[in-house]
Amino acid sequence: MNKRKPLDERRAEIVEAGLNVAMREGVESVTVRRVAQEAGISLGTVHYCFDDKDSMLRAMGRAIALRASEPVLSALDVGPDRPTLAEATVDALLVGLKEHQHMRLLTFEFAVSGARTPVLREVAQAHLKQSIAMTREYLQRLAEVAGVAYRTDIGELARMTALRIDGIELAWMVDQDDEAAREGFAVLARDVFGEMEPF
Amino acid sequence: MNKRKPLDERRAEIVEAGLNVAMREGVESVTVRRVAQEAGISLGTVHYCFDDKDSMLRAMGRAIALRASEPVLSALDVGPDRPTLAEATVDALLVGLKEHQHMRLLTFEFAVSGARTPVLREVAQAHLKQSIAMTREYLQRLAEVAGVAYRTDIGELARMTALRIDGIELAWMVDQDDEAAREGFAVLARDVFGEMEPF
DNA sequence: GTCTATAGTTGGATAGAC
DNA sequence: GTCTATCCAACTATAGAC
Repeated sequence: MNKRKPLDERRAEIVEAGLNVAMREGVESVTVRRVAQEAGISLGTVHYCFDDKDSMLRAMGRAIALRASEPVLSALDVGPDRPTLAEATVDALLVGLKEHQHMRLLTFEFAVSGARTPVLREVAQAHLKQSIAMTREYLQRLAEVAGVAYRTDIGELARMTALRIDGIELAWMVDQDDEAAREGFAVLARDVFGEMEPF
Repeated sequence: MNKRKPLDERRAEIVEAGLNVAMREGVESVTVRRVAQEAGISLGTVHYCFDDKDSMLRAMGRAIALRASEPVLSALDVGPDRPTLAEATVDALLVGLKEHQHMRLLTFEFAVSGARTPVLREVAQAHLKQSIAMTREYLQRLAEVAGVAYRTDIGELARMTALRIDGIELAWMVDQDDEAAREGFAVLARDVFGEMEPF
């Protein structure tokens, strides 16, 4: 029925289809059958491409490591005066959250699953490292744009910031309270800018 | 086979058994059969006590609202000098996390499920409210013991603190890094104590 | 109120044709 | 490399005896 493709290409398609299903309906709705349907291929083909369901899930987890935390970086495209920059950051965090909420929720699902399931543990750990690294990158550029340095070690600051964002976002997933989330981000931004000092 | 009991009592037993299963093996391992086995009763009896699996899950969710966030309050049983109090708080948070990790992870699972599933949404929201209320209670008593007040609105401070704890705990679930968690709690405590001012 | 038995559904995995 | 057909396990839910 379907065109023959090299294994890698087919695998990528399956992962993509799996992520679509996972984002729309949650990880627990990801079944081999459902993913096959989403990808427009047969059940057997999925099992040909992946040893089993778990290896498919791991591949999905690896695939989102990068794109999950990327959108935040766009917040830096503003003028270099500091109050505006703080506001822009808060806005970008809130907009990014609402825009990529399915992706974000999915990473939380992987985190929780990873805390429980050994096979997904390293995936969840990679997400965490990636998220902290991305935050660090952002803080770094932020300092450059603002022309300042941080009083604290930037690694520690990045971890703390990333985890605070996680907490705020998870709460928003539950209560959908935009204003509370904005306030949380604003306090966080205030704290981060408070750690800055001139060169 | 089993002793006859009033409906409410049996329901409570089932909820307890369900929570045991959920804490040990995760929410997705909670099946009616598995819970029946854990409770030492038959499958039919569970279905007699609850309309369906979802109503059983909701009952489980309601049951942990209180006990999930309670253990933190014990941190206040120390002398009233402030540095020791901060250290005691940090210790209590870390010990509480490790000791009740299954319960905490379970609340995260409910939060994530609640963000996705309408039937669990109000349960997750109740958990969040409860967690913030408990944190507020703690901050309140902390201020009394230390003989100070907060510069910020205590409601805002409590929400921010609760979400920061969530972020730190969720990360710990993933990487099991005790020192990182302790550091996170310590920075949080420093920030909270920094919001204090004498009467 | 509790049990056993069973209907009906879903999902992971494999076999074998093409 | 892809498909169809099938097996087998596990689950929710109900029926009916006690």
